[in-house]
Amino acid sequence: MFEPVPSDVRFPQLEEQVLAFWDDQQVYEKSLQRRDDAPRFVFYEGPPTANGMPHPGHCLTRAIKDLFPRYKTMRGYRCERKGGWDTHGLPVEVEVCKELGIHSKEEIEAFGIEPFIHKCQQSVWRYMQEWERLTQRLGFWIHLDDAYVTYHQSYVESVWWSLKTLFDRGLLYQGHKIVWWWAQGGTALSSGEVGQGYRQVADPSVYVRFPLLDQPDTALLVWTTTPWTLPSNQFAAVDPQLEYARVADPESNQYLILARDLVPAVSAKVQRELSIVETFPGAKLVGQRYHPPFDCYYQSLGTQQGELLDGGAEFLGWRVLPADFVTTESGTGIVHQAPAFGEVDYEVLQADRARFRDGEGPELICAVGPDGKFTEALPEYAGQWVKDADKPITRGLRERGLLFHQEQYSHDYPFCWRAEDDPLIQYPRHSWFIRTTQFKDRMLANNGNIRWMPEHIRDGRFGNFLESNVDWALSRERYWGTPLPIWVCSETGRMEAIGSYGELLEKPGIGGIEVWEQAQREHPQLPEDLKIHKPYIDAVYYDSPYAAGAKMHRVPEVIDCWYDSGAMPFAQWGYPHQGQDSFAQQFPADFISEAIDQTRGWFYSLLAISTLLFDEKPDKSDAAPAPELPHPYRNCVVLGLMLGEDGTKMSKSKRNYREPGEILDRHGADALRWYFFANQTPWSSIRYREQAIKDSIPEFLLRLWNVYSFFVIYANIDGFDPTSALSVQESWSNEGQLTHQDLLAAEAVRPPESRGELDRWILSELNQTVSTVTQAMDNYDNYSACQQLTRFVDALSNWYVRRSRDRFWQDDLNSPEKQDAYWTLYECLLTTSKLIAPFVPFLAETLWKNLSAGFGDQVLESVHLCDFPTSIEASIDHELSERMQLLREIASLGRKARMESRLKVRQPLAKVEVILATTEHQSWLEAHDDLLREELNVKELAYAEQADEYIRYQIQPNFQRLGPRIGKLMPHLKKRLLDCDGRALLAELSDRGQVTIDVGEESLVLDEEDLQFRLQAREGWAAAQGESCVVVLATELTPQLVREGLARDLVRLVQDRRKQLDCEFTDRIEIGIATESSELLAAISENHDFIVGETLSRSLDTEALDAVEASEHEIAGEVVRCYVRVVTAD
RNA sequence: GGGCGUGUAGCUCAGUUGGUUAGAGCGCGUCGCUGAUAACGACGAGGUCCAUGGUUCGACUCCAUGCACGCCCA
Repeated sequence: MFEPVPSDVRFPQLEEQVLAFWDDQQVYEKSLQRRDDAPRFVFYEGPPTANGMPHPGHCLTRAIKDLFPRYKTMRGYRCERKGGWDTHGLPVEVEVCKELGIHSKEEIEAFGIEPFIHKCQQSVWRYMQEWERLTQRLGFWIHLDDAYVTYHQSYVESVWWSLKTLFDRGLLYQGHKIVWWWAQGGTALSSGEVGQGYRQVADPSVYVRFPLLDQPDTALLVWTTTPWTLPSNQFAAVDPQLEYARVADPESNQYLILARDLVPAVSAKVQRELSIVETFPGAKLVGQRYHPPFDCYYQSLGTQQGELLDGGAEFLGWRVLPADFVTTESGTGIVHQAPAFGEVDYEVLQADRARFRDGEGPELICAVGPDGKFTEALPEYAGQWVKDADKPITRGLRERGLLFHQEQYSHDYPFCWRAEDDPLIQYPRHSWFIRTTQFKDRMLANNGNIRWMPEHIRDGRFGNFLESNVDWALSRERYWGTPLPIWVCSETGRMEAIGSYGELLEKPGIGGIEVWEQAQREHPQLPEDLKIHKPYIDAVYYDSPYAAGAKMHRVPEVIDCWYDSGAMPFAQWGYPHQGQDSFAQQFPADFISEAIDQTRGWFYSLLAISTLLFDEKPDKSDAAPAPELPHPYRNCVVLGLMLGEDGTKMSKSKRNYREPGEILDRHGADALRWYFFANQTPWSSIRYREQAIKDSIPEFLLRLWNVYSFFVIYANIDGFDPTSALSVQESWSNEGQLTHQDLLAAEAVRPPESRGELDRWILSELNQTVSTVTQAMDNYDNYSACQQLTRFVDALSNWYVRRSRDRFWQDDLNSPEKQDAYWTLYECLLTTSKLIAPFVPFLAETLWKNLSAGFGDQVLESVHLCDFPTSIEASIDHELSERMQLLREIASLGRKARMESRLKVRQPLAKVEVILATTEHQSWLEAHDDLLREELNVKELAYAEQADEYIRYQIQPNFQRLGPRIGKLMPHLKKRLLDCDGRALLAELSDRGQVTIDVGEESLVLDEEDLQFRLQAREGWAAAQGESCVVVLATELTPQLVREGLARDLVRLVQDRRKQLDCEFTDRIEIGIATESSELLAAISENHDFIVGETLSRSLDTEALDAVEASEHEIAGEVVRCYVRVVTAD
């Protein structure tokens, strides 16, 4: 006996039971143990942060991350799934600040770094429980208890090791980074914060003359909206491709240079004609020197030169440089460059500096202090807030005759979101960089070997990002992060990097440890991991090896938390201080997946760190050989963005999405998972709609459930028991997975080749599905895998089960046909439960457990311990599939023709004629006459060959085949074929194997494959046409046929009554039909046996039954009273 | 402003090296079925494949330009 299957299935409840079972029996652990010696399939968890609530987007990533590891495990790999948590960084600090009601760094320092860090560490776990619950409820199998945590000491030490490696190889250096700077608060703002503070403001905009050194009567005309940056000018930039003009200014009798296209606009501004003297490409300007508007730096540096890499010499500054960002949208086409105050400008400086030998190039010029005021470098304005200096600077320029024009310019400018009157300025800060640019080509090569899904990420978003690589600005002037492990000599400024805490402790003259020890005494519950964090680590110093008596102190910065996550391939094991074996086995990853926003995030940090650390074989002889490309990940599924119900970005305040927990409680994890996997390619953005999730239940889950429930109902009625027929075989080599082979071992089971066509057909479909699903999943294509599964379940439910019903209803349990039906359906369901296991693990488990329960511990206790099915090639019969498809098409066309002629299926018809495009399958179809006749409810089925009466032949060229051969003749041939007598052409073709057709001048010899035939039903028949056949109905009804139809109506009526009376499926009844209609009475007497048989009746009278309540109906306009009495439960 | 992506049925999405009748599910309509049944099934309507131009015997597909939307960056 199988456990009876509830008809009103509640998937969420079932899932809870399955979860409890997995938990009790440690099924996940067992699934790993079974693959102990198997080849590895390596998966990396991209660590989420648990200081925010998980939302639907996380459900998608977690579902995908579960799907492929489950699949690969069933396919025989060992796939470890180590969890991970991202715990550092600004978002954590911001959360804590919110809680404390503070904002600025000063406020944090006033609160105390030590208690602040304690709060950060606690805050990281705020929503841990929600994350764990969601992960588990979704069926995501991953080791959370063994997860890596980025603030743990072992993790931080791994990161330190990697940074030390980079430092020792000269890849870590100090430089400037241009940041948005809140001068009054003394802090940099993140891009998110800056984005909040944009306001429309009017700023002065000035057109300034930069006179050329070699032609003092000619000046570059330069435009800027920040006059205060002019004293720090270093270059002017032009577009070498753009056309520039030298114009004569009638007012000053001098010449100006600007972009030719902008001459009219600038003329209009000053309301005087600037006449063009000559034009030339911007390239001609490149290298020209000019006199800057302020002398403060020019005085000392203006004539200095530096040595170039190629041996020549070049002036340090005030030259024209080429740039690709110059536009003619506004301004003059010549851009003032103050590298201190613009990121783009700074890149120009760096690019120029790269031409010089080390230490010879131009240094950054900055006349402004961190407080936003001019320094002594510019005595005239020293101490003045830069924005206040705009006016006097402009006035000064005018007085010196350098100002060409001035106006107000309205644009968006960022202000501090904390102090809204404070404009932000771009400002250079000292920062630590990783020299990633040096590895650009290696990173690109590495990227080129990664399999991206979708493919365009490789050369598109990610490839472009790598192409424009800039050195990684690693340091952050913050508090809660991995401390930068660099110690500086107080005397000489020389530095060294430290690779672990142990290494630090061994340093001579070590001191400052007691700060941590003291803290630990005061707060005994402090996790040990905090000792390598600020502020404790900052206190640790040691003797400098560079100067006697000097001390080494740590630099104050922490690092970008993206570096943490990118270091996970080795840091998750604490490598190289420990876990060498694990690292060797688990590197690189076969599979990772995150959403597209990670291209510049985790996808990059992983690739960059791995390329820098592992791509070149390090000098150390004991080091592992450089891994093959790509590393550290081979396949990456890039998920689309998740949108809310209304198609816009999900947002808590708009409430445009349902909480995941709610969805899981209402519809279940399988429904959500199936919705993610089966509804779109993973990379398209998903509208997360509850209705759509709900819809995935009837589309797939419920349909399969109904087949399963059908099977269990009848198996139980009939006492079909696979265990009694199938004693466990010692020869079972696969530990009881109830495979095809295992089932064949049963005595009562006939091999598929002895079973009926329908059975062989569904087994063929099953195995084709196994094969296509496997192929799709090996290609990480869950979408088409799901389509195949849907297709199969549809075939199983709507053709196999439906067409097999009467076999299941047959009385004789031991008839071979009935046994075949049970064994076939049983096998289909078992195999399907394995096939769907990675996708909908709960439903799969439920099916497997009930279907295999009878075997007790002789079969595997969970479907997730089973191997993924392999396709049984012998079961696949492509021809049979094709034939059955044709048969189903004929049935479908028959229904369509009935529909159009308003002849319901219950009304038997005398005859149907089928005209096939080719006779290839005709004899097979004829052999399945009974099936089709029953399906179509007709007495006779005929295949017409000479069917000109019903149809005409339409002939078209085979475009694909003939295209290359006849090219331009194609349209003519098409027309000729449409006009000609198709029937005759067909006849000639089948007689001689080829036909000759004249098209224009040429005559073409065409064979069968060059032409395509289509049938078209002629008007006036109850006919329907499909791709390969036409079906014509004989619509005339004899009185006898009508009465047969009436009999069927009566059967339907009685069945309805049975249902109302709550009959068991097996109950026998007695029937009385009372009616005045002679037609109906005749129908009853003519079809007495049919009615009795269909309704399991003991007797059928045409009068009322005593003591039975009648139900009244109307059939064909006649009143009928129906009496049904239940006699026995047979 | 730049890069990338998207635009196909009322909705959500597929569409495989260009091949002439563009698909699925939902929704809608009509009908059927009633021993899987608070289900199920069949059939149907519904498309200028964003627009324009080009390449080609042939374009949803390739190219160019433009428009709309989204994401990332500035």
